[in-house]
Amino acid sequence: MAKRERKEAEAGGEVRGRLLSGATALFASKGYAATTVREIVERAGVTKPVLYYYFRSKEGIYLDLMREPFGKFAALVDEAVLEAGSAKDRLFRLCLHAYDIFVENIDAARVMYSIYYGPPQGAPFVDFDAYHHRFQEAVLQVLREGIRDGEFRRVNLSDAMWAVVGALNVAMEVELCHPKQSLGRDGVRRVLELVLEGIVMNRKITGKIRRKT
Amino acid sequence: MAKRERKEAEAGGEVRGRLLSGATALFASKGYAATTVREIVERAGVTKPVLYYYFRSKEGIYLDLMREPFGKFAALVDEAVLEAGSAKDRLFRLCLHAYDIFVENIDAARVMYSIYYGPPQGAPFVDFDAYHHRFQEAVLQVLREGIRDGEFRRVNLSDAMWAVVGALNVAMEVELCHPKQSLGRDGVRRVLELVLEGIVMNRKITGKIRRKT
DNA sequence: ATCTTTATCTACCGATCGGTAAATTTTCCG
DNA sequence: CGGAAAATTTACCGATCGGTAGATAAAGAT
Repeated sequence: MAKRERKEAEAGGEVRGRLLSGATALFASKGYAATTVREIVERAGVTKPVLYYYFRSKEGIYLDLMREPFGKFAALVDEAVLEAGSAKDRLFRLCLHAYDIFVENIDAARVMYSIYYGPPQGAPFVDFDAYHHRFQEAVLQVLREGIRDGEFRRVNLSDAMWAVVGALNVAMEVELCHPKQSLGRDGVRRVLELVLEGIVMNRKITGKIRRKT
Repeated sequence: MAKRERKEAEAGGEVRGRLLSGATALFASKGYAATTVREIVERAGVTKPVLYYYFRSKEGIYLDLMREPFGKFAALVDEAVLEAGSAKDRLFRLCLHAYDIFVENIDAARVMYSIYYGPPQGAPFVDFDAYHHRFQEAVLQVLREGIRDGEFRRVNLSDAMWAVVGALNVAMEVELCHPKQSLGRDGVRRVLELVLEGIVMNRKITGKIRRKT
């Protein structure tokens, strides 16, 4: 029984895996609509009906290959919110983990970016927005707690969230366009640091420390 | 002579214009590869060879419709750098102008985003990177002058540029994904303000005012 | 060994793609 | 008005698309 399961995983797993990784690379390099089923199967060294056997359709393989990175991402966000530490540490951790997953899954990320911020291109619907929204909520929560604890100024939560998300996004965007000029974790940290510290020489401290009752 | 030129502009201009705007909308809603020549011409109320008469190919119409917004953008950046004012004012002006053009040309912008940050999708090459680069150079210049004049802290120029570009990008990205939740000019201004002022309560003033010799 | 299930293949389908030849219509100009 | 140029059409092309039927091979179970 154990031997049988292992055999299945190896056989179906290998071809299936080749199709998935090949499709990921092709979707990332050409886009969903401009990638043909023929080139996916050719790349995997099988024939077309094999793709239909494992994935039912071109759409099926697309949906399957998007599932993993976004599942990881969602789990990350849920964990990161629960972690201890200063608001700043937690914010950095959250963003750096997100950045790591992005970089590890750069191909899926590229496809996601293209479709989330661009046209659907005939690709089946994936609720990318839910993932983004969850991340934004996590950032908001950490910011809110930072303000509550007097660590952060009393600023508009939404504005602050966009400032943080913007800093992270731009780092990921450099990764997409200029991998050779990658900011890397250190660069992400520095830009976030700057967003937290500000750029101007003189500023007003808008918020007072809120005493806990 | 004047009469002839006006007639030409009206006739060729009108059909040509309908094809261009229709293609822009379709590329923005479906993507380059998933948009067919048939639907472009159908939308314009002409037949397929008309598109080939005016634009030589599907690629030709794509290249033509990308030319205008990016031409405007480049001109904007060149002008904005020459304007007078405090570094902060200039930075805000530069970013808000860019935001305006983005919003006015949201369809072309959506296609650009999809291709610049995503796969080429069979679309012909447009040097989007040159435009981005030029904008980044403009931001760097304004930041450099702000530091030189003691208006901004002595921070890593590149980091500061990414912080600013990130804030602007995220506003544009909201525009692409959630137009109903548009930050608007005011929102962009506020997020930029926050990036300039920082979020933390306590910070170090790293740079000293540099005396001009 | 045989039978069943799973995995893979060859050959094919109807539909659609970007592009074009040749004919026709419309517009312009002298 | 007629002729030329510009604009538009109908009908067509070869190629490719996603998907599938039926056959076969491979793997697994008894």
